Amino acid sequence: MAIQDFSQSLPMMLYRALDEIMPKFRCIFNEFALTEQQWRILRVLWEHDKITLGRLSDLTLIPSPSLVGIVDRLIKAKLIRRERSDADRRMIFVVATEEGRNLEAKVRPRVNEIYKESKEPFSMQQWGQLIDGLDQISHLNKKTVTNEHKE
Amino acid sequence: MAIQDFSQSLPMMLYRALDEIMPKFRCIFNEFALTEQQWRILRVLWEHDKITLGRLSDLTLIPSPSLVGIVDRLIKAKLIRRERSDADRRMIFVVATEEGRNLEAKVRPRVNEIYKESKEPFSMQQWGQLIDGLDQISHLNKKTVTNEHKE
DNA sequence: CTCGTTTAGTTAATATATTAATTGTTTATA
DNA sequence: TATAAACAATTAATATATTAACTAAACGAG
Repeated sequence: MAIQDFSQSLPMMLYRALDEIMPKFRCIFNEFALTEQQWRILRVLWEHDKITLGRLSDLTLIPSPSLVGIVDRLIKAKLIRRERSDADRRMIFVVATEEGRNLEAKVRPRVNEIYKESKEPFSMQQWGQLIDGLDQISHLNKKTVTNEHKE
Repeated sequence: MAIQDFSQSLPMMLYRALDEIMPKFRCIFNEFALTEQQWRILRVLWEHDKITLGRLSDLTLIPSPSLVGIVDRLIKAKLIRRERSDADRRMIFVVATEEGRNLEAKVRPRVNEIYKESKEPFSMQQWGQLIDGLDQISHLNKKTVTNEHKE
């Protein structure tokens, strides 16, 4: 065990984990002509009738400059639409179209299957420890806020 | 807590963890005019005098098509060079130049600092569990699985 | 009200990811 | 040994990430 083994570094461990599980998801997305990022946006819109680009960027982890083009392509696919806010004309809401909303019933069950598969080999305790560890990393610089998140 | 909360899904947890820690690293890379991927390649070359593009792709998790351009730019920066194999002329070795090798002493200490910082808030046991969990995900389809996958 | 500042979103330039197809070599096999 | 298959690297086309600069609208102190 080297003092600093590159392949055992936290970033590479995280990247490797994603490298293992994401292709399974992308395989499903491709069946529906969706990219991973497009799916993330739809996934959020299925839980939010209306959401600003800024908040969408936060929730999907898609950087704002990327979001512009991805939203454009989702609009071209008739899955979402833009809606400028009247209260604050700087803000732009994004809304799923009927067609975009209909995708949920087709895609989510397939995706949930992969979630389940990934989780299966873990004991409930192992899984909890993993999630807690990841969550702790995600909040390294934040405060220990108990984020009340109701909708 | 919904049955399937998007923000608590494994992929998003992994992405969020990376989103938290990687900017700190990139900040250092930028000081040395390196991109994250360029650093990964150098990091591997500091441990391997000579390595084929295929193996470099495996170790850095950089897909082959991306590797071509990234290696080009590292060559333009005079940090590495290509070397075609005589034994098998399909293969190309990549080697660090003197200048590329000299970067190690400057960059690695800075990077190791961030590694240490990220690790600090964890107990040794917590950290071990996190690494084990990530490692298990990275090998979901590999060994130990009954899933014979042949085509 | 006005001017400087912040904010939400966008544009621009470059680098990388994804998927499929392609080139040149090697290997296996009939 | 000829030839199809396998292989390493590359090219091509499109999508996304990163960083900086920019626009327009809203805000706040004077």
